[in-house]
Amino acid sequence: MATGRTHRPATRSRGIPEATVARLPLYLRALTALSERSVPTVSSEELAAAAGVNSAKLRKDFSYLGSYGTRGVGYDVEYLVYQISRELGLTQDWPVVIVGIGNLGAALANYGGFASRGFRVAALIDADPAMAGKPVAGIPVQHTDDLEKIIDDNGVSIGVIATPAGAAQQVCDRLVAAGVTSILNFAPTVLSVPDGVDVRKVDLSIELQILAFHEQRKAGEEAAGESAAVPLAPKDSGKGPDGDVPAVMPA
Amino acid sequence: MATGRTHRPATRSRGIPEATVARLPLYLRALTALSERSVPTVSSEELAAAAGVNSAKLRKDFSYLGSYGTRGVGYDVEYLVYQISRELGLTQDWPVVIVGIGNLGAALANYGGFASRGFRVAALIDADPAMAGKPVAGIPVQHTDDLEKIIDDNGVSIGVIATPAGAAQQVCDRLVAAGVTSILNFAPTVLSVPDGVDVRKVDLSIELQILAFHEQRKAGEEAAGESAAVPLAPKDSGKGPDGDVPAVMPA
DNA sequence: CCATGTGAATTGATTCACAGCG
DNA sequence: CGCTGTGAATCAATTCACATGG
Repeated sequence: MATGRTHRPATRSRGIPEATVARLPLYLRALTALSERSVPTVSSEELAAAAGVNSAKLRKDFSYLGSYGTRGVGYDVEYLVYQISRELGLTQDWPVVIVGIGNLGAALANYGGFASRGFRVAALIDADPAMAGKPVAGIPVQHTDDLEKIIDDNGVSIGVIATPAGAAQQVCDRLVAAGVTSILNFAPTVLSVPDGVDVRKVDLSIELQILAFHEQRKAGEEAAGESAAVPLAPKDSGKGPDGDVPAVMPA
Repeated sequence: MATGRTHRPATRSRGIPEATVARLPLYLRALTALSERSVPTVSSEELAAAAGVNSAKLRKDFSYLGSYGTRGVGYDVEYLVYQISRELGLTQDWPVVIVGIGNLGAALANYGGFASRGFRVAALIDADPAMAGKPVAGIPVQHTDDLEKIIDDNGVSIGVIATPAGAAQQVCDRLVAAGVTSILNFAPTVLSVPDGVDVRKVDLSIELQILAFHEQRKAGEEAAGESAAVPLAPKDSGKGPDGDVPAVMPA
């Protein structure tokens, strides 16, 4: 759930399913924890539990990477950490820029898990001239004017957008023009990008709305069987003759 | 991609597919923008473009809600805003607590899109006694000791966890015990919760890792056809006799 | 005549269940 | 003998394509 258009049906060498790719970081986290506790091997059952998935799915996922386990025994933790890291491209260093150093941008800059695992905050960029030069998380904020130069100088290919919604598309266009080909978007907007550029989005409001949907269902079920009040799934209410249309919503 | 275990195969009245639910907020956002520009009606084609999906998918999604369009014309914007809002449960007010007021928690508290659309930050909670009483985003931070009382007094059913990973499960347990049944988790941990509790997670590091995977593929493809260096998908390298196993990774 | 709504076809992901290897 | 690796079966999501109704 997130890629903006993009999906390169093109030359995808030996397709690992997208759903699997999305779970690899999860496995990697669980494996890293095991590694720190010096656990030498782990079974699909144990690792699956630690990652919060079921073991059949995990084994199927790993089967796309190759045969890295030992039957009757399980997986070698260190070996698997390496293989997954390599598959994800984490054996190399990824310089990242964060554009938009408001509350969220600053929080991202300070976020520890960011720095770990191959990602390095190469620069912070903001449109506010008053911020220029101020250090955030030990890194001086630079002005948007220099965006292209910053991207170029640092060889950045991954950008994080944490600007207000109104500025996001424009920032995105400049990032892409400057050579960025992967974007993590925190602004609540749909970004349009040319083919070959990947966009993933994180939207707090959307996540909450999905939770609210399920929450509402739960609340309704409790009272199920009771009076016919609160029709939960108003399928086919087809704009009928009844005047139940409040027309305007709380913005 | 996110629900922690949970999926209530139970009494799901008239199943709207999960993938559809996840897109409804997207449609709602696009519709709200149209509404603000006083656009009266919109076709599936136009709305789909604004939401970044294709029109067939959009029409199929809407078909699960009912027949809300007019053939030959399109959809009434206001009417659809209302129907989707209602379906998502946004016509009611959802008090939310945020636990863990560090950089990220503070950013969330300040995040505007949070407050809009039915969600209200009812309380901020942190374990640090030094923070207690300090206002963040105009709301005084309260101490974890009072968590249960706060949940209860405010009738909170949705909790946001923005604590360090180590504290997350414990906070989660307390939230659940106090009556919270939906959790948005920003801590990089797998939370385990009883049936009937929904968990969605947002993990910055995971999103970046997914981008890195695709980014790596792109870099590899450029050089495709060249020397046989950089084998991209090492399928079946089967831990073979060759000694290509660095064994340890940069943590 | 145009755009919705939807069965049917397709593609993708998950789960099952067990053969086969260490 | 236990656990991996994987075909086959199932389930979910997407896309196609067109009949249908305003």
